[in-house]
Amino acid sequence: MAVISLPPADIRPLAPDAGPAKIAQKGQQTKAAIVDAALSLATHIGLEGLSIGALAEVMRMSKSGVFAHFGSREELQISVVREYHVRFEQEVFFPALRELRGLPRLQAMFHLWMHRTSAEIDSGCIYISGAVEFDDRPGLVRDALAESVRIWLAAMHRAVVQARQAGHLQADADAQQVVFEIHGLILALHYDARFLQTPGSITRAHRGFANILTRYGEAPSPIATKKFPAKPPSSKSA
Amino acid sequence: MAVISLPPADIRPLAPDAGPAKIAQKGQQTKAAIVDAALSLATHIGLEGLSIGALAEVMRMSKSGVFAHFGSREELQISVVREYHVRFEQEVFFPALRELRGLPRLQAMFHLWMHRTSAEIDSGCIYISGAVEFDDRPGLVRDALAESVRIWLAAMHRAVVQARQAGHLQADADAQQVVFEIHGLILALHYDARFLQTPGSITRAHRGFANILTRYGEAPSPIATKKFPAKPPSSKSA
DNA sequence: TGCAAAATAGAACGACCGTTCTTTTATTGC
DNA sequence: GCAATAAAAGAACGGTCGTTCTATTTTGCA
Repeated sequence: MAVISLPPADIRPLAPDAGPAKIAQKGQQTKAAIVDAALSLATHIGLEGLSIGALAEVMRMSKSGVFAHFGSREELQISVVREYHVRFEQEVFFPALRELRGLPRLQAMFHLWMHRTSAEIDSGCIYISGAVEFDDRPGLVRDALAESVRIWLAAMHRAVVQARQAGHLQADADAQQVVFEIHGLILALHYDARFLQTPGSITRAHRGFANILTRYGEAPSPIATKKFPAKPPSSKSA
Repeated sequence: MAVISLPPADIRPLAPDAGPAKIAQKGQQTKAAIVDAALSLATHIGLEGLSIGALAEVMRMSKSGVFAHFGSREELQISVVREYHVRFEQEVFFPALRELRGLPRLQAMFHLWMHRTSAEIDSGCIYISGAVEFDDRPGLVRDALAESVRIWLAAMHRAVVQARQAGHLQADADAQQVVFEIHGLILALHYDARFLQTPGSITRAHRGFANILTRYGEAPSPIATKKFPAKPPSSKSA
């Protein structure tokens, strides 16, 4: 169950071992390398700021050489979104699945999400920057972005429901409401850490999550958590 | 006390009545009109998407005619940020100041902020879009944006402190933490309403705020609010 | 090793960008 | 009303953009 939904097997580095039939063509390798560089660029300057010329320069290739792999800038942007989706799965979703259903998994999801989004402050999250760039710009890029985000939020939703079923959250807790508030903490963290560069943002996000658990938790006192303490040992800043 | 800090008297429409000395030159009127149109454009396509050519077309002027009023695109962007600051004051900050200190004012701030940010879903908030566009782009525009945001968040902070002093919030409530969580609700609302277009976002933001008041409130039961009920009469969507 | 096919380079295109300069038009103060 | 001045238009600049087309190089396979 519950793979987030893999995008069409297209630009993934290569299947585990696809037998002798179709060893990765040279072109697909460089395409993957281009998407990798493009993602790195996009997390810094945004999907809209991504330009084929700049990308070609980073890759030490010609513009047309880069372009030929995608056929349009829009396809390039969509490829970047799909790549981000895959990495988000690998770094956030799959590791969280290894935790027990219910509160442990929900906590893992939040903390891994936090870490992916803003703990490493030098690269932004295109689910956040893309939402702002494309909220008024219909098209395939917006659709791809929105789909990925919805898939992830739905996974969070499932985790909340499971936590409720396991008796870790109140029986009448509104799962969409919980996800909404958790998402707000992530967004506030991204805003404070990346834009305002306010010290202590991470601690505040942790505390906010603890507050949510207290509000919706079944037990009268805040739930003890071993792997992800609500108030982490004072990390020095950010 | 407590004017948010007016930007240098520059592009404001005109002083209440500045006597016969300096009646508004024709140029300043059109400059104000340009900034007005620029703000409208920027709330839809972002500060970075703002182009002098497109602006000139909207104004039915020549590019150079528009350009001459600012001297650089950066100055134009800064003017837009200042104009947004002024409007934010007029529509959110000043009206909230008319409420009693403490909880009533804090609630007014939140609800007016919500309304300004996302209730009218057809135009975005440049404090949010700008943060994403400029979090990796140093310069005067970023500085102007960050200053405005910090001023507003500081005003929220003061409101929380006053509510605490008035006994409306717990004596040990962390004001920065409260502002952080409130900010998160606004950001989540903006995200859900504008990008994902999830129905019910406004209601969820209201509920989130009520939860924060419950968490940090002094009274054991949620504080009754007459003007801004925590669960508003079911507005049909968004 | 040689040949077809895939991958890349290179040059050029039209479009738009911000900016500068010069000229024309509109506004102001007397 | 006229002269001084401010405001706007117009044309042009170098630059970058995404894209197209045609060569050239590199690769994969028999």
